[in-house]
Parts: sequence; C-alpha cells; structure tokens
Amino acid sequence: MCQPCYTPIMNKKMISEEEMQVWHMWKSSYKNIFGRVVKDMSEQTGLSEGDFGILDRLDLYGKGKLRQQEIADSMDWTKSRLSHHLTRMEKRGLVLREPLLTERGVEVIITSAGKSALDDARPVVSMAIREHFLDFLTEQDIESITNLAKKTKEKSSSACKSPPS
Amino acid sequence: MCQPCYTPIMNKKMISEEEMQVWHMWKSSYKNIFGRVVKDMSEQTGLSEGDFGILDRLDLYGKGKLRQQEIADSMDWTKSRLSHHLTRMEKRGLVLREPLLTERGVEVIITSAGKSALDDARPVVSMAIREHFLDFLTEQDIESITNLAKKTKEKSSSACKSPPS
DNA sequence: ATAACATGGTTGACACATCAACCACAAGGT
DNA sequence: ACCTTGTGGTTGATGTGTCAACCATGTTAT
Repeated sequence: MCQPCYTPIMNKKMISEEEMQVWHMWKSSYKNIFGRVVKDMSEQTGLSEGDFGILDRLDLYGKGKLRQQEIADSMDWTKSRLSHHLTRMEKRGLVLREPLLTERGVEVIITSAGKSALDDARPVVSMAIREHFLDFLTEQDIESITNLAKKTKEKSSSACKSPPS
Repeated sequence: MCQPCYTPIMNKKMISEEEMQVWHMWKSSYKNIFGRVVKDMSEQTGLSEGDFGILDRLDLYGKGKLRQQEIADSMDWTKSRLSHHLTRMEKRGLVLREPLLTERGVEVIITSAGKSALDDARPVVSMAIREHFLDFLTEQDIESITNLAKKTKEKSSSACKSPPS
C-alpha cells in the first residue's frame, strides 16, 4: 500500500501549511504588483508588456531596427510567439517587417507611431514601477530579491548556452 | 516646453538603472520559478494551475461541490473567466455543472476523474514548490516575502469590500 | 403592480501563449 | 549531384484571459 512515487528515491514529506502560505503570498504579491504596473501602462499608453519590451529593444539596442531572432533571444521568447505578436503589432502600425536583402531573415523596424508610443510609455512605466513596487522595498528586500534571482537564474540543464569560444 | 505630466503634482524622477535591474530580477525570478512549478504539474498530471485551484477548492472547502460564485470569489476570478474555464474542464470530464433547484445559481461538482487527478497532483505540486522555491529561501527571504505581501495586499480602492453590515 | 437595480451566469470577440507542423534556404558530408 | 542537418520564420489549432454585452431571476422602491 504505497503512495505513487514521484520523486526518485525517498519520500520527502509534503510541504506544511505555513510553507504553502509563503508560496501563496509570493504569488499574490507578484500578481498584484505586476498587474498594477501593466494596467497603468496599458490604460495610459495602450501598450502591453510585450509591446513595450519589443519597442524598447528596437529603440535602445538597434537604433530602430533589429532582426527577429535577436529580439526573440533577448526577450527569451520563441520565434513563434514573437511572430504572432509582431503580426498584431504590425496591424496596429507600431512596427514594420522587411526581409533582409543581403542574408536570410527579417528586419523589424519601429515606425514613428511606435516610437512616439514608446516615448510616451517610458515615464509611465517608470512611475508605475516606483509607485507599485520600489516604494515598498527595504534594503533587505532588495538583497533578498537579488539573491533569489541569482539562485534561480536559468542554469539551463547544466550546460552553457553560448559556446566557451 | 514641459514634458507630458502623468503624475498629478510633481515630477518624480525616472527610476535608475539599478532600480530597473531590481524590477527585472524580480520579474524573471518569478517567471522562472513559477514556470518550473507549473511545468512539473502539467507534465506529470495534465492539470494547469487553474484546474488545480478549482479542484482543490471543490475538494477541501466543499466536499466535492461548490457554487460557481464561491469559487470565483475565493480565487479572485471573474465569473466570466471561471465560466470559460469550467466549460473546458467539463469537456475534459474533470467536473460537472448542475443548476441549483432550491435557489438561483449553478453547482460545480468534482467527478471521480477530477478527484483522482487532484490526488495525483497534490504530491507533485508539493514537491515542485519545495524544489523550485522553498529550497532557495532563507529566513530573511521569507520575512521579506511576508512583509511585501502585507504591504501590497489588495487594499481595493481604499474602500472596504464587504459592506460594514 | 411596475419600474429599477442587483445577482449569477453565459456568450462572442479578441489579445496573448504554446505546440507542432511546415517552408525556405543555407551549409556540410557522402 | 544528393541527402542530411540546422537556422530563420510562418501558420493553424488550441488553451488561457479580459472585456463588454447579454439573459434570467431575484429584491427593493415607488
């Protein structure tokens, strides 16, 4: 009469009520805060988080243009996700897509409408992050966030992503 | 020649590079950890986070059955979102819906398939949360999480949700 | 009794995300 | 030459979320 065994060797015991509470608190903090920031941005500028991330990268890293794959890599998005999203953004006039002539691939170009939406959004995002997030943090909290980020960073399958070269 | 003014009174200055880093670290920690937990659950049991939350409530709070509105309230979901989700779950045989006879409303009932999916999922979820989240936390981290949760809790528009009665 | 409102739920349209299948074009290896 | 393999990108199906409109049935006010 043994329980189904999901963990390889031993039965680690189930987590406690208090531990589950920590998990729930963490989740709901994130959802509250993140939701407020995104809501401010989308209500005041009409951009979603994805829109902003893409436009931001085009503007900062690419002076207005980047290849799709570069965007996808830097955002950690699949090419499929990006392709779908760009289709919608193109329809709204925020970006253009043009096939590269010299090599394979597609170049994404920010339009003037895209650029001005981005310029409008920057201060809004900035304020929202301060108001809904930074203002709540103590020095200790920042330390915790930094540590947790380090400890949980990718470490994708124990191999290195870019060749040692 | 003044900038567009998004904040009522004064110009709080834009946030710094380091502050933006904290924001990004926080976001990516969440997305990494949460993504891993959800991935474990969905790969090993076929349930999404929403599925699990609903089944869990049916089982614990309602001994197998609850009214839709009760579920929606306790999950902080809109009735629309829940209705759509239940339609999909019903199609998969995890729950049933039956109109209440005595009063208005619909009762959601967990099926045996739903119950066994839930029982299978509990230990998986438990282990995943431990492995991908709890194991990384120090006492200090837990304190930070608790504090942040308190500080950012709902406080819905400075009014009280339930009437003072 | 009737009008006004609140409650419980459904629906359709659309944005967003993932997955698998596909297409086109490069190399490289035989 | 031909066949594999990898890369860059698209597409369709489906699951997930949100919003606004809707419907039916209660409750309350006039």
